[in-house]
Amino acid sequence: MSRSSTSRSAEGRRRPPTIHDVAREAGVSRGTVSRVLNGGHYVSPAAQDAVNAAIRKTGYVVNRHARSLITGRSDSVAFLLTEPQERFFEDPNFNVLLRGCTQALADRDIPLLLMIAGTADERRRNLRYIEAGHVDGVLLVSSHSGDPVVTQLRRAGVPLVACGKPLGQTAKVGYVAADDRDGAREMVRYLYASGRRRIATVTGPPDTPGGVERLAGYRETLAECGLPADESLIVPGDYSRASGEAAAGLLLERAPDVDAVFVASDLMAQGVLDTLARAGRRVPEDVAVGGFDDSPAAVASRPPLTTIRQPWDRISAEMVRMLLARIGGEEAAGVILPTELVRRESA
Amino acid sequence: MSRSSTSRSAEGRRRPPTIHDVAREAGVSRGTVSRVLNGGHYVSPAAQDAVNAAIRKTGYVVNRHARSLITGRSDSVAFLLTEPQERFFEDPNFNVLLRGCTQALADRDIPLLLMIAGTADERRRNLRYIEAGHVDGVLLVSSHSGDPVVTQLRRAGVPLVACGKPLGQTAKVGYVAADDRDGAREMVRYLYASGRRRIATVTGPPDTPGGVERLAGYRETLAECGLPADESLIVPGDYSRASGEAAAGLLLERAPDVDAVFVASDLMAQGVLDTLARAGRRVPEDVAVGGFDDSPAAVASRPPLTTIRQPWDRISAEMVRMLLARIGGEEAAGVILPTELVRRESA
DNA sequence: CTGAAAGCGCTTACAG
DNA sequence: CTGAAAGCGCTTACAG
Repeated sequence: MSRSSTSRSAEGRRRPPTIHDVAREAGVSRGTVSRVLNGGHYVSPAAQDAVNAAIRKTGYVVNRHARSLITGRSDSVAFLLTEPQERFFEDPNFNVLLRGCTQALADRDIPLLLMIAGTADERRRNLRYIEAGHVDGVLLVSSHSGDPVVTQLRRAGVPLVACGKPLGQTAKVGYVAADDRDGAREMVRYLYASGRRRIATVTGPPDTPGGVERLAGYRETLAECGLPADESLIVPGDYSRASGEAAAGLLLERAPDVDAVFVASDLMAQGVLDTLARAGRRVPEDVAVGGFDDSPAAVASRPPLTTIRQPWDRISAEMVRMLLARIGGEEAAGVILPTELVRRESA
Repeated sequence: MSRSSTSRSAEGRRRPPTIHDVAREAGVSRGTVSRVLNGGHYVSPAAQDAVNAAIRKTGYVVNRHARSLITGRSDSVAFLLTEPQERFFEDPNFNVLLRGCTQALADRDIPLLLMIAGTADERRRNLRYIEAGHVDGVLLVSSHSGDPVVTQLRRAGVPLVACGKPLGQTAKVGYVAADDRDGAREMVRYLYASGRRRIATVTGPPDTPGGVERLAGYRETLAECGLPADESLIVPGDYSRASGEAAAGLLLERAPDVDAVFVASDLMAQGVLDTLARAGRRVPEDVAVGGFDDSPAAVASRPPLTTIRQPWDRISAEMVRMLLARIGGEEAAGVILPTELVRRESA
């Protein structure tokens, strides 16, 4: 226990022990130490033990810079949020995703670098950093179609996994997404089963997967249920609460007899609830409201929202797993994860 | 324009240009290239230009690992969220802070590593990483008193700046905080000025600066206004919405004549609003409600909250500035930033 | 102002 | 299974 625990003074930082200190302590060469550090192949059990003991004794931690310099890997990963998705930062879902990725990576001892590319300048800077090889791969949050970042990253050959299906360029880009279409179907089926017959929808932007897929699920299910397709029941939103409020206003004008609305996000559903309350419609008695996401907003709204749960924990875990696989040379793939209906009071 | 733009194939990643390639291109030694890279001291204008041109032409980007290996700096910074503050992750304030820090660092080309120390195991891992010198400093979110991470980081001599005053160990720890006490004072003064005389408060936990400072501000102002100190008007909460709901219930029992309540967070204020609505009290007519934070919840709640705005943008900018100064050798300091009353409808 | 050289702490063939 | 040695891409005194 001579100089174990800490190798720093109370004042400042000392020079940490190197592989050389460990080798001396263990009575072996630096090569041997390195070998046990990297999997312990071709090392005798005796040497193993000696080295491990020496590592504990000296408090040795590998210098990642030196390692990276020679391996060419950085053993770190970027979490990149691109412009169109920037407001996602205010979305509670984002936190769950970010935290999930951080922890899944931490389990493998891989640091996560957070990058925000809100402006063109920031985008340039981040791309430069990434393309310089400072990270081994990137977890991308950017589902809008035609995002230039996706194209550039792909061209640069950087391993890449997107959250949500990258519209139009699914070919070479790995992605993990919730089953938007099926989630929408389940919700609409549920509304129908509870007796609703004038079921409207507030959609997401048409250049997002959630915008198109959830609408598609809505349309299909209506048809399956034998309900007429009525375009006046379809109102566009942009995922914001304000757009939900406005959409509901429009809806009430165009179709006063509406008795249910499937809203493509919880945030918008809150806006719908606001408008409905102001119009004196009771929820769910007069109008049932179904959301999407199962974000904190679903619990926070009054009444609490019946909604479709996105499996964020699984999504983040899967994104990390897939990115690591891609870094290891595996081909891109798309993973679609099932959603789940969560019943609360709004429908 | 021979091999400018990209130096990678469409297939994978090529070996990026090194300082050696730049030197050859510019017709100078590697030492000279390095000098212009590091500030351009002792370099002739001619050499400057030649090197800069060569950098552009080759698309050279410095290999940070090689640089760090020799300088001993990592040129990166950790953003560490520790256990007691973990739920802060669900707090919208957190996003603003994290984003602000990320961008302030990005402006200086310093990557931010996100770390979450929710469990003891995670804490150990993160500390190990940090103490190994893999980051130059840490931005810490952990305001609960007696956080072991603070002590360990301090002992390890790692430059450190906390968000919020670290109770009990302000000595050697730099921190940036909003002026909680003054914010509380302003709110209570405002409630008093609008004619309220039975002003209650829902507090934060007593081991957080927001818990103690905001309560202190409340008490002081009441005294100054000549209002009697009535302990039944003080109800504890834990910053959660649910605790706000419960606190308001208790309050209504103990002091049915309450006509205003200063709530130490917007989230709790939402809970207070819920209970008040259920009890049939009109806000602000019967009871005025003041929050704290000016988080998105303040706008989202019905009615929108009159609250105290925390200057998160300034807080994050200041945290980064101070951390960089500390890394540069400057002494620790505490910075208190002023808050601002935001009037909306609840008071 | 500039080049040659040492060295940061590792990993990895290459011989044994 | 193990050691000696080369080399990853930089920075920084040290001589000129």
